[in-house]
Amino acid sequence: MANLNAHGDRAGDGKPSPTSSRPTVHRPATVKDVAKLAGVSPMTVSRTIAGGQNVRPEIQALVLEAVQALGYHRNDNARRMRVNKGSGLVGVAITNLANPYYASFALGVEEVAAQHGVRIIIGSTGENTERERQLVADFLGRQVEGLVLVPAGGDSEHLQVQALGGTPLVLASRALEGVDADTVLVDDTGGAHAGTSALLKAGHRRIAYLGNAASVSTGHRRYAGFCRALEDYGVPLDPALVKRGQQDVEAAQISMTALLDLEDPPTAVFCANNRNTIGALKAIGARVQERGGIATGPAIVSFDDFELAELMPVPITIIDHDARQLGRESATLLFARMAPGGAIAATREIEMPTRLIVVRS
Amino acid sequence: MANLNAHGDRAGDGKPSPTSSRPTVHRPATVKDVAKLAGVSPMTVSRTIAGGQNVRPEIQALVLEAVQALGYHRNDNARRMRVNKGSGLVGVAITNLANPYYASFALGVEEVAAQHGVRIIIGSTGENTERERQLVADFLGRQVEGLVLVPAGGDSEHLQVQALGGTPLVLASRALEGVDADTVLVDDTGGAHAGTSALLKAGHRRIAYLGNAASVSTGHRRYAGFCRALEDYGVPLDPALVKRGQQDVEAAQISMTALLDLEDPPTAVFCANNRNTIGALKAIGARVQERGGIATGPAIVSFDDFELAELMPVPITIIDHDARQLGRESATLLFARMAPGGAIAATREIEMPTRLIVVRS
DNA sequence: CCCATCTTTGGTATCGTTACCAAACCCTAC
DNA sequence: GTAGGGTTTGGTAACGATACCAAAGATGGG
Repeated sequence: MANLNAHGDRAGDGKPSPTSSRPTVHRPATVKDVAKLAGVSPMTVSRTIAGGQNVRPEIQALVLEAVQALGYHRNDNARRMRVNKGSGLVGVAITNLANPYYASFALGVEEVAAQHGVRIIIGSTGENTERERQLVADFLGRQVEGLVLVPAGGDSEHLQVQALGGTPLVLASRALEGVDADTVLVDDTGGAHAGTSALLKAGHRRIAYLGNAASVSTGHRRYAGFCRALEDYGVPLDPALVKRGQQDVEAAQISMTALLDLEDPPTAVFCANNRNTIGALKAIGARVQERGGIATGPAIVSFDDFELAELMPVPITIIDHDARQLGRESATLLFARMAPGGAIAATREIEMPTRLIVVRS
Repeated sequence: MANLNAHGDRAGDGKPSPTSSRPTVHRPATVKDVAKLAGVSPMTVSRTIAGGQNVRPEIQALVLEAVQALGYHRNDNARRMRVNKGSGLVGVAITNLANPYYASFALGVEEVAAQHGVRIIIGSTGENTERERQLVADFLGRQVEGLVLVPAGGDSEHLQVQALGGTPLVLASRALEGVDADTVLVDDTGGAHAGTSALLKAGHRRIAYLGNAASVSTGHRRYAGFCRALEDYGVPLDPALVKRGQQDVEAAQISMTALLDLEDPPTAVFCANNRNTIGALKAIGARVQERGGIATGPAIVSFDDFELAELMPVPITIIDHDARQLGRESATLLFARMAPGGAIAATREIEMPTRLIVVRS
């Protein structure tokens, strides 16, 4: 509407940069640029953007026109710095975004974060402590207001309250010795015990175990629950049926194939997580196809639900828990601690219950 | 080692904040805090953190000790502002992080971003144009150096070069009319045509269609491919067999159940995406269970691969393409444009090929 | 012993934004 | 006409970090 007195020169356009003469590297517009174009002071621009309190409507129009013309967006980093508001970010470090389990988890965190008007910034550690350390450092450098972490395990120097400079931390899914932080776990031991017991009750005596590394707490705890159930039923543990340390589907499939190839193969398999379940099922599927589609194989107990479990050709029991809910709980704990006064309370450890779903037995 | 002359007071501790007397709200340490504690100037701290060029080793030790003591982490936002380096962030806006397809996609973007030392910041639009608009605005405010977006469709004012202030944008998976941006698509039409043709070649004549809304380009293009294949074989389209607009598994399952309940149900179903495939299979699975486990149902063609396809009780053909690769390609295009001089080139549209996998027919 | 050179250190200004203050302006009412 | 109130506007400083410059200290050669 109002026409601009176009001194349309962006600051810095005039002087032919003496250092590097690199071409058009997209420099975002600033309040000053807008102010110059609109013929007002930066403060007036700032006020207009902030809602226009005490700015004459016709001036606002001028400013907004300039904003449009330059494609200006307020630099939120600079703004937050001045206003001394937090960054509006929480860091989420998971092992692998491609694992649907952790993707759901991240979604749960995002949900709660969005409710608090906070954005999440995600990084994958790939189960690597060093990458985790870098990731956390980077997050802290970006002034995240809190951290949600699925710890890779190993050294935990970088997670001490001291090292975090007081930034709240929540550990999810896995516990970590010697780190004083809120933790949200799943009832790994109880769930594993219940799942294994279901197999035993159904009469199985040769039960294999497929799980992740003993070094991470879930691996440890789930294995413990598995063993305790066997003990309860007086069934001896056959070491040949225990495969631990598979991190991905391929490794799990290989381990499972080896189990199927045993002279005396297991009649049931306890899969300690999502990745191992899928791998085991793929191994069974390959066998099914070789044998001309006769749908059969050992019964499966899976720690973690997965899509289409009901369509599997073998009996499946699921130790279910909601990854998304785990994410929500973690985030809730985090925001509680980020709230004024939240830093004082003693750290909490929440254990989420599991639910046994017998898909088919 | 060197002992600190502990005037260990953090700035602002002394004066009892006159405004709000809120308790310990975690204020991160700054260079000044470190400098005071170490008894040196902020510059010396800055230099030490930056690598210690021209700082006496014993002073460095002092500084690092103070850094440890305070849990100091350099404020990267402030730093980047002064150094006039980009934010080291690219924004990724997808429809839903819980969809494994988009999670993989995000992972692909993250991979490439990590190679460039750039972090990604993720948000879900939930297929909602307004949320998309807000998300993009937020990202721009955070000074992202680039945007990767799976557009929700609808109005695209906020995606014009003008509105973005020149921040590079890559559209992924779906095209958008009237937006001048690099786009990475999948060969939707060709893939859908090939998949449908496979069904027709196998003798199917009553083929249903389950897909997402016609308003998004994938929905449009895949449907077009489907229709063209039918035409090629001279098979008339039965409107009763076409269900469009299902966004999630539940909706797809309901639609599929309706199809199964028809007097003259389809002998095959074309599922235009991941969510619809899973929903369709769940519907079939429910039917299978009702009928006492007799594994049978219509043949399925699925646009999008999914885990355990080989274990399904019905014949499955997959129109495969790698979401992660799609993410990688998108990110690669984005970084090309973010590079010096990259803004000049004409926008490109890449179409990734699909691959037909006959799991069982 | 002093000047030249190099290393070490600190002061100042700045990135983009806004809180705060002060000045200019507009009204109304006496 | 002017004092008193409100509204509108711009200047200045500061958030946390560092580029740049200048000063101080160390080193060495004559």
